[in-house]
Amino acid sequence: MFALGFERHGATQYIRDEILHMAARIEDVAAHAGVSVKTVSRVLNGYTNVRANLRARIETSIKDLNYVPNASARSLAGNRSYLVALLYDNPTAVSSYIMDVIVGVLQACDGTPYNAVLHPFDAADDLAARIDGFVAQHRPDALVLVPPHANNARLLQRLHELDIRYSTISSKLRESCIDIGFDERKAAADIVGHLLSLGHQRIGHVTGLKGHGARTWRHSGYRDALRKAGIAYDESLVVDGDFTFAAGVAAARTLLDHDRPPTAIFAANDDMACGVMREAYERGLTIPGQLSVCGFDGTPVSQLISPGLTTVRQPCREMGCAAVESVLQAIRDPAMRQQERLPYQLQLRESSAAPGKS
Amino acid sequence: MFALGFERHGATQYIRDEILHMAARIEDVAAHAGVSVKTVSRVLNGYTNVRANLRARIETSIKDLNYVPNASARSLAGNRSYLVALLYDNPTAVSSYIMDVIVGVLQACDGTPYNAVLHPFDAADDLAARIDGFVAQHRPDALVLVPPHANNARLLQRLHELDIRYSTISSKLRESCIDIGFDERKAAADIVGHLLSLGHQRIGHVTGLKGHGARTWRHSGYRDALRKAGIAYDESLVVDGDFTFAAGVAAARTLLDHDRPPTAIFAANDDMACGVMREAYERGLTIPGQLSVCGFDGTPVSQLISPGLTTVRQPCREMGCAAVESVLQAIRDPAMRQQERLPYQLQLRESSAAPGKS
DNA sequence: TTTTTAATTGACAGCGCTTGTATATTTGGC
DNA sequence: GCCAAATATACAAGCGCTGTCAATTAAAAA
Repeated sequence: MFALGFERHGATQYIRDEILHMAARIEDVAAHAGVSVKTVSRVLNGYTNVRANLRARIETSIKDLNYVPNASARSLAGNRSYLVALLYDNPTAVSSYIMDVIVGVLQACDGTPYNAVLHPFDAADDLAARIDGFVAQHRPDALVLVPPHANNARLLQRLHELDIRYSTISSKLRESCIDIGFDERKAAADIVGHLLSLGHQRIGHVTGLKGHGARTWRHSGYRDALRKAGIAYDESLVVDGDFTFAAGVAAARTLLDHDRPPTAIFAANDDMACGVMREAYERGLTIPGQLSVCGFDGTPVSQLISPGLTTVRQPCREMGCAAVESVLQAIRDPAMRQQERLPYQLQLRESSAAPGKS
Repeated sequence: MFALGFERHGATQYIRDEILHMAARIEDVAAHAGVSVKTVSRVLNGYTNVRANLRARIETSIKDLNYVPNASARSLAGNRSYLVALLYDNPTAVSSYIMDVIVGVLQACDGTPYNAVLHPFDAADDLAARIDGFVAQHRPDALVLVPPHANNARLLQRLHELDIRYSTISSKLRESCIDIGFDERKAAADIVGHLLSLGHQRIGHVTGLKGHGARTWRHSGYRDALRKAGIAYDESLVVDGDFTFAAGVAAARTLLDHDRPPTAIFAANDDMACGVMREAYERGLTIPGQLSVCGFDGTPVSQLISPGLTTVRQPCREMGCAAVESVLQAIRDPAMRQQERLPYQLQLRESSAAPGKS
């Protein structure tokens, strides 16, 4: 007879599964169900032209044998990898933004045959070449890009050349065929509107990093709200930031040293808002009594800090999820175009109140 | 002649690479270098019995053609996936802890032929079965487990049965052959020692969630420090927590309502420390003037909050990195055992000071 | 019923790589 | 210069799956 370890058919089925703990193969399922391998493959891949009774029998066999298709074999034969790659930058410090997006991406893959590969790429000059290498190795069926890569026109161009489906999150570029985001401009206007409705007249703004869509959109929203309230835009109340805590501290210093300092500050993200709160703390200013502070993003810190930070909850997880779902659709329908705007949430907490009130 | 799209050899090399953007195959490299496929394979897989001049020529060809081996084909043929899977729980909320570990894991894979697959598994009863499915699908060469899965004896047992190499991070179990961590007990003792050295005599402690090694170790460290300072352990100063902000708030309430409230509180993680700070804030207590607070973990919030939170920086990234490196070694040497303790850092910030001082 | 057409199923090749066997070539020690 | 050891080649097989296309079956039409 055959050596046990190598025999793989018929009678030794029991031995393979129960004793050798070897995973079942499609061939085993086919034998168990009494059909051809190809038919099992059809069921696995969601083809509809399999008669109901056969389909049921096959599905039972799959369950009985605990069969799960081997991803590598599938990928090799089908010229599809069942991989969605998430490309982000800054390998050394993952922001809570990216973290949340990742959660959404993984969530969207769950229950599908697709899996996520995460890959940090720093924004080097040879980015396109490095993407080529990455693609050659993994052949991802789709990519999801977050800023700043989502704003890299050369990169998108290269992906078009390679004919790889991708979706972006919060991209500034019109080249992106599928983009997921939310109305940042309106959200910023909403939160500044909230400060205005509390009675604030002089509202400072700390902007985001140049080149990011977020900087532009949030700044525009700030201006929109002021305009709507009939308050003149005062350039001296707007300070450049770069999304870091330190920038928030520095900006707060500038704003609080102003001849007529603002009674509220809207920072373009939560980290900078924390920096503003730090500077207020150092100066012994009470929040919101002497200064109201608002952030943007809804990172975990906004809940943990005291007082709780008023902010906009950005739907990061939902965006990650939607980005994957859309791009998977686009695999089937390459002509697909989509600009999806997801709902955001104003998160009113204790850091904002009427001016002069404790 | 041949149809362009299908011709793959010799003269059409240029066409394939430059125009069709098709990735090179091992066969192309062999042709380019004028050697056999097998020899290229040897170089790729690090066999030493290839003469230097051939090796150099092949490596040049690889670079010239931008050749990257197809991961699926390699995995299928070689019965190795070059995949390291990171299993963690709680799919809906990735902690900054996990995120940092992920960064370390990805970093460790960078430059090796290995890649990381992330997979959240909630701690369900059928965990072992779901792991089986995951393993059947991806055939990871190695796994990295973080708590709580790292403490799941049945799971580790199953991995032994499946003969899959794994490493754990901060596991409580002695079954784990490779475990990476740091001396949490000593770190906790250090930070409590810091409070003692500032002159605090009554120090409260908010513990972690039951079942976690972190709870036990940090609590033991707390007791160690008190014992060393000759201070009697006072059970009424220790309150159960579960690592959440809300638990920190609740615990602070209990401790601050104490007949003789503590002058300092050591929370078993940063989130709970933030909860303690929130309750102090609500009561108008100044930190560190009227209450010193220490956390544990060194999450981003510890820097962003005001005053800055004194804490222990847990070497998450380094642990993720080390866990991968060790488990990859273990693939070569299955008998390997390792209990690695990495250095941690006391992060002294403004939330701790001498009692009664502002 | 028989013929035509459509839907379902199966046999087989092959995805790109690694491994093994068998054979050929080179190298260096004496 | 010869012989053994080290290195390289050719070739075939096969990893587990899917694509192509032909064979079969069922349904519709005659």
